[in-house]
Amino acid sequence: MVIYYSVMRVKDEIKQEALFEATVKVVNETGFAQSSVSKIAKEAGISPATLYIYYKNKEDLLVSTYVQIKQNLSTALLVGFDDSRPIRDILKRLWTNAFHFGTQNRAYFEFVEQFSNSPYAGLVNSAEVEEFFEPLARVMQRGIDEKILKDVPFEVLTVFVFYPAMLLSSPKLCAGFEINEGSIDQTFDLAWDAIRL
Amino acid sequence: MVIYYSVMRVKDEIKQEALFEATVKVVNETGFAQSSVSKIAKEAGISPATLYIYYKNKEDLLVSTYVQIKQNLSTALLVGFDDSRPIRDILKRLWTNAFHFGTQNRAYFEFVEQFSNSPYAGLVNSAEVEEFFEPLARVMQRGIDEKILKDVPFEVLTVFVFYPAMLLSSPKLCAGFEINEGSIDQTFDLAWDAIRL
DNA sequence: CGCTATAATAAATGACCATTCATTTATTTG
DNA sequence: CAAATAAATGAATGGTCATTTATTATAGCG
Repeated sequence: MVIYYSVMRVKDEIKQEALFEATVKVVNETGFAQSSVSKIAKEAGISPATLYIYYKNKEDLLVSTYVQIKQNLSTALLVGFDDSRPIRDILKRLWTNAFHFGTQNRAYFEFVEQFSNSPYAGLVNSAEVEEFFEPLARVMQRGIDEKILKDVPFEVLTVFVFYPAMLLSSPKLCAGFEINEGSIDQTFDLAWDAIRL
Repeated sequence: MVIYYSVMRVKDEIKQEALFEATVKVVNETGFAQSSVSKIAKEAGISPATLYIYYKNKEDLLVSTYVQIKQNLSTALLVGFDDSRPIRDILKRLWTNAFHFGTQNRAYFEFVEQFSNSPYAGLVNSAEVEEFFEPLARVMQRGIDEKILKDVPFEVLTVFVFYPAMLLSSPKLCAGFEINEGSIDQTFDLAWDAIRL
């Protein structure tokens, strides 16, 4: 919580947003290794020094950008989420959402991919991120209780549902796989067969 | 092919190997972004300048290391490979091999993970790497022809078999999953259910 | 041993890095 | 408008980067 004791100039939300997009763009285009604060600031159209008003340091910039994307991702995956529907329908909806998000926000996917395989990944508050996906964890548990899903740890289910959706929606990683309505349905059947009892 | 026209001092294979291991270690411990030629050379116990006798530049060092690991990986996965056995047995063997390799060579796994999500990934001769895994591609195709496996692109099969094996064997990515004989069997059943007709 | 070719290296180079500092600019309130 | 406060920045700092250069060490052969 920020308290304004007195007269003060407010931070520019447009700059904040520009920095977020610039970070994703520079990291994706030049790679994690070659991404510098200067490049990101220049891409966002601000001075490198200004960046340090919005973020404590480079690490903070990268970690914050990651958490932000994860939040966007969870929101996108949960569009139309309805607890009362059959489990298969819920997951199918999720699967479809993932592909839509993946095709329309490929840059975010790639950033997450690079970030989560870097040592920066250890710096995120993983409890916070897992909370975004809590509704799904609940559905999975319900499926296990109702003898619809195999009784395996949550991680195992995610490996056969979320990861494939991510991987398949990235043409960089899956060049030989064409995304259309039919292929989305077909690949969901694979995921579903993997986890259902 | 190298031709020795005359007297020449030979390159040191121990240094070559030390450089390979040092590259993996430094990249895993400090991350792709903070890995420098100097750090790698120091870890290998040689001068940075010497590194340039063995590799054209940093890019060549990283790409070569990646290809080398991929070769080791394919060799490890194909241990005991027997074309004449039932497809399920072949894949089960592969699955088990992946876990053994993963637990004993975690550093290689992590390097591959970091590398393949970086822009360097675009620089590898992917045909060369795919060749390592050609026997598996043939088995998969046979499975499809014999109506044992679902008729989907090879990439889709790999997403439900190889990736899960990799992900599950990495305790960093799958903290809640304990590897033992029972859990290897159980998770293979998920993979098999996904791809079998 | 001395010749030759290459491995090996220490040191240097210029570029770029993250971050800080001194200063200026913009905004709000009295 | 003027005072107050924080946003914004250009320039500087010290360090590290990838790579090259000039030099030395080493090995095999006549």
